[in-house]
Amino acid sequence: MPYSSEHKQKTRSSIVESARVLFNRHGFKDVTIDMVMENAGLTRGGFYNHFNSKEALYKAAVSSFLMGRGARWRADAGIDTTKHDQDMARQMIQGYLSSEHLGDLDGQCPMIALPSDIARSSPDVQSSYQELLEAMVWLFEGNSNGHKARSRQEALSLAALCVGGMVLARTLPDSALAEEVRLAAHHTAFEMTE
Amino acid sequence: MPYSSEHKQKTRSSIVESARVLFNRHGFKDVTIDMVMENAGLTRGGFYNHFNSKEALYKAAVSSFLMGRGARWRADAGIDTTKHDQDMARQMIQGYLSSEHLGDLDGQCPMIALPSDIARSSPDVQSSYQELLEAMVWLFEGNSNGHKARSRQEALSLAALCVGGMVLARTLPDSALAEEVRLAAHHTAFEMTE
DNA sequence: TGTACATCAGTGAACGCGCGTTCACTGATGTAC
DNA sequence: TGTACATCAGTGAACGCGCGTTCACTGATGTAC
Repeated sequence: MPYSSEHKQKTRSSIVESARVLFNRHGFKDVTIDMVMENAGLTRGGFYNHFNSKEALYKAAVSSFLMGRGARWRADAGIDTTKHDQDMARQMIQGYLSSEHLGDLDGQCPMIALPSDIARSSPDVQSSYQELLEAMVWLFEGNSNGHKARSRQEALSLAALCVGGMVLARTLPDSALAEEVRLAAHHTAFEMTE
Repeated sequence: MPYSSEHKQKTRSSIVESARVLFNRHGFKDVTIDMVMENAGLTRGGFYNHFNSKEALYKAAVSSFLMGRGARWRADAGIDTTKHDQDMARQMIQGYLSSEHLGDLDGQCPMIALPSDIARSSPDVQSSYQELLEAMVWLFEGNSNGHKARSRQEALSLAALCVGGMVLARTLPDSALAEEVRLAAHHTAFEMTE
């Protein structure tokens, strides 16, 4: 068979990666197949060698990102380490509510970039979203070593605070106020993990 | 001149109201002019007697809703009343993080329904969004009677917690988990206002 | 009060562009001999 | 090793539907006399 067996996989991955970035920036409807393929260095027609529809691409892009990050968080939470659980949670908060994350339009967490798109999306996209949230909450609960460091209510609220702070900050046109919201959420989240 | 002077105003309002509900439910792109006009009991063609474009309708619908609610909140916060500031904040939290609000797809706060749509929208739509947030924060700060009951950091964090809790809950396909997030945010917000 | 007229809100057919999707093809690559 | 062949990833022109927008019209309403 022509083309190495990995060739198609690689092309597919580059399409998904291209789509992930564009969807994160512009949402589902504003991104065209042409944009995705051009951004991946390919042309329109080839798309349907890899996906049955634009919708299928959306699922692949979003869930790949959500699952990838979720898996990383879960791995972090389960690390057998000398660090205290408190440090894991704080590291998460530090990164999530950082100004770098706020400015990272391509790489930002889809819970921030796409909340309303996903709310209107299909159940399996939403399931990925849920798994990501569960990974975050798992990490906040401090599940390493079999005991819980923090109550579930606190963990869920920390997640809401992180996501809410970033969603608000992202949408505000006044960047000074956006920064204020981000910092306030950051400080409060830190106080909650003391 | 034919038709009473208020007639056109009324029709325009019913178009905006129809659009507000539909946009809240489905976002900007998934709502067609046909849907809006039919929902308002009118037909396609008449639309351009009232608006120059779909975009203009979007601005009118979103900002009317945001400003309306923002004005109400600001009024609430400024009420000269025997109630304590704590009660105002708690009433807000109670309503915002209620299961009624979570289930109200038509009437829900656009900060919950449309965060990513608005983040990608024009500056004046975003300004309305900002004004709504400022009204909410103003109320949480407890600005009545000229003194502040709560720090700005706390007020901003409460807003992030309210919005974040609802955004998460709205998107989760597992309604039990959604309810858990909503309640956790509710309890934590109450603890923060003690 | 009744009738002719002027206005303009509302109608619905039609236009045209954008974009998802299809399709006949091309040409790069691996395999057979 | 070199050459012919088969496969199928990638190409780009074309299709067709949906929807924003336009436009010639209709008919309801207020005004003039």
